[in-house]
Amino acid sequence: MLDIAFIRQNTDVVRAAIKNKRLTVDVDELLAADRERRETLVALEGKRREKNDLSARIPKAAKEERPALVETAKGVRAAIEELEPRLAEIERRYTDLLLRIPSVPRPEVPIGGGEEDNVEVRKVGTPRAFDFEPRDHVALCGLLGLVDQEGPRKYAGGRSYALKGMGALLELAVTRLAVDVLVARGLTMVIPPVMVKERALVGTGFFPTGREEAYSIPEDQLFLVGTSEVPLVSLHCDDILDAGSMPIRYAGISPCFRREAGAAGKDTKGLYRVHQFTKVEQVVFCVPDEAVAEDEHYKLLANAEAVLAKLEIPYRVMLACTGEIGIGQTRKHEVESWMPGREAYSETHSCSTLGDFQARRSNIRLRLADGALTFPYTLNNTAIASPRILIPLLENHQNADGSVTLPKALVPYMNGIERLRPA
RNA sequence: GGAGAGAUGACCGAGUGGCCGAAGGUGCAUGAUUGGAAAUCAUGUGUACGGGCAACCGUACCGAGGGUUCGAAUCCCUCUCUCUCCGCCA
Repeated sequence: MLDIAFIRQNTDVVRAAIKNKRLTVDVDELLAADRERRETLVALEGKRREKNDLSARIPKAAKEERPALVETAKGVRAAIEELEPRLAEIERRYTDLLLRIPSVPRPEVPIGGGEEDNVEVRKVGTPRAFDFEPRDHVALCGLLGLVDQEGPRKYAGGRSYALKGMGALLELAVTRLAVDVLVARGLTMVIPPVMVKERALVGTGFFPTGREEAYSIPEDQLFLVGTSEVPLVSLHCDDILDAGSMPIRYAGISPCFRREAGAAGKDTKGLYRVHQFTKVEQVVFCVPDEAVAEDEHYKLLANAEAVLAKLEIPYRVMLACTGEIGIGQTRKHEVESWMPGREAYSETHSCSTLGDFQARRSNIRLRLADGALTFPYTLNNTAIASPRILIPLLENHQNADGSVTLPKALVPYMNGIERLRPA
């Protein structure tokens, strides 16, 4: 959410952000609602003041004057009762529009519409030249007995799967490896709730735009989170954080649930796009200073790269263009891991700065040393998401016989197993 | 799921219809005192929104929402959350 005062004073900047992010909300409609809201508020507050004045005079007034004052007060109350629902209606409209206004991308973010406009920042590692025909992860999983997709499809539907045997152990291993990297780098581990109230999703910017991506539990008015970013940021909702506590760096691990509403028919094979996965996520709160936030952003990126380095997976880092970054993000890097089966780099990590967008929505405030209140900045990045990460892991480390040699760093997490072999 | 108790400012806690944005205490800040500190004393100490160039003014907020009333922290209703006991349970 942006400060309404900022929107009033920088309407053109906001308009450009909406256009560049390929969104459709109407700023002029918002500004009109804002004007109407303030006019109605002034009128209502004037009436309330009259009411308060009269109520204060009545007990002091002479007995014979009271009935007249009470009658006047009744009239004022009627006026208030007429204005209140009108204001409530205007505010509903106003708030809904305000929640759809995106944050303004940083100047370095390239303007563009789709993936093709993302800018490559660097490539790390070299895709292996195979001297045999490499298998894709679906074939490898079959050969190694890592996944059951047939069974779950019957009782859980499409995009479901069950990790089995070494596949299940592999997920535990890579997530634990990522956790250890983050803990060694000073992040505080959190295992958060994954069923949350609507306010957490509104607060983190996933609602109302993007509502169709979330699974809901209507009976209890709860939603399943698509990332632990949601509960991790919400951990501090309504809090006033102390400047001395900045930055706060969390590492969360959780199952993540996504409906993949707009992706029907896309990536239906294998483990690339699934409804449920496990993710180790990093979330940072820092002081609202662009230089500090930038520094934290690159630290988060470096953490993710450290995980990929341990897994010996080649990757490239992309700076996402305006059309590819979310409503609240002011800057996003994607890390794309090399997937031989696709013969392409594909997204495995997403590193974002959101400015005070989430803090405003979640009512997370920061008390500065001089006593002033502001909103902290929030950032987040994937550390590892499984099973998607298993795709490059298996495909890059496969051998001609269908076996997979595990990267050294992973071996201790697999209880000394160095190689997965076909049954 | 059943029975009961509760929710007030940074914290503790008083307040059962107007004099309550809210006593008192703690904490915190500033000043006095001191060689310095402690102790003591004095003063101050919420947030949001709106109006105003500003000083400042107004409105709202005592878990949330609704109702009664000229007037609600105080009365009524609904809900949420916390705690205790019972049941169930990984």
